[in-house]
Amino acid sequence: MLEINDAFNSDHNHDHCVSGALDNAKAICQENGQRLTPIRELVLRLVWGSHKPLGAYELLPALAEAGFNSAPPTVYRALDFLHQLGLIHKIGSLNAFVGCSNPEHPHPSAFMICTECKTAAEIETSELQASFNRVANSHGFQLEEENIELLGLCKDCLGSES
Amino acid sequence: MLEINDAFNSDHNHDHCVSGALDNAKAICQENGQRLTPIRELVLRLVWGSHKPLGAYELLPALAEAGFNSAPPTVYRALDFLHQLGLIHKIGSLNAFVGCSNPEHPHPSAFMICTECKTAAEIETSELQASFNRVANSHGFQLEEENIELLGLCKDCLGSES
DNA sequence: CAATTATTGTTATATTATAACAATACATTT
DNA sequence: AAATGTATTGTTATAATATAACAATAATTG
Repeated sequence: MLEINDAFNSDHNHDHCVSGALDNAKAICQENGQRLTPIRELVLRLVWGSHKPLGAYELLPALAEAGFNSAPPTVYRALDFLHQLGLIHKIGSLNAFVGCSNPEHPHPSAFMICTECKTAAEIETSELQASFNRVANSHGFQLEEENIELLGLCKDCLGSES
Repeated sequence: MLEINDAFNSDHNHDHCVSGALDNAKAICQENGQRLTPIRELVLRLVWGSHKPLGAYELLPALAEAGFNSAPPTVYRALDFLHQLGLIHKIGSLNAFVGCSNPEHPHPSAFMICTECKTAAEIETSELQASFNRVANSHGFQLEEENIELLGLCKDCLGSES
């Protein structure tokens, strides 16, 4: 299992994350005959603004600034859209959303989340799938979605403890 | 990885689940010098009323019936208390709580959850811990808590599809 | 262009959770 | 038992998260 983004490396080139995410989004929308409208693109950019999961209500002010309607349904619709296409993940325990690092290959939501700085680094869980499938199969359970959250303290926050 | 309770076996002896949970709770409170007050015991019983995770607000009517105050803080306090002692787990994606099958041995929250009938069966993930620790260690991440949710359809609900 | 569908705007409200402080119950010491 | 301190519960208010329902507009298709 590997980390598949650089979230915990504070000097990574974050513009690269964002532009990559947008390129992915455009391609995936195209493939699926969906439209990446201005609102959806803005929400995707905002979610990708950092590697810290953002709540829906944290996005609303920026939508207002950009001249869009900024009532909750607007942002929830965009978040649902992006989520359905696998472009973002929802972190259940935080009620917050974060960009997906590898949307071209649909995969379960799995993150290491620092409870101090709130950074979420997506991790790759393909080597765990066999175990999950085994337990599911042994109970006749049809596995359809996974939410994996590893909570704790990242290296930086451990280092800066008093 | 194994299932550690009988949640998906609809004819298991559920009274046994509840009485076992209460015995565990009493012992664990004793060990920790905490009190299993009537409200806390009732909330634990209610959460253990089935293997379906229950939201905080679903518990309030029963508290009222039993003659307790039934404002939200009452139930959230009891839930927090039980959660801190490891007697219940919170399912992040459902904002709901479910009994812990094995509270004598503190362990991560890990469930298979049927999206149709809402039953949650706790699973044992000890064989996955090595993988989780490996990825955490490789990033200097101090792992402190886990939320593992496997969502899908249980055997019964698959069988009864049209 | 007309008809249809998808998207967005808007208002209202439902659901989940916590803050803050008062009152009561319990435990400890004397 | 009375006095004190601590833990628990009661109470009111409000914060934070999310959705329902319908109207208006924009995009797409025939």
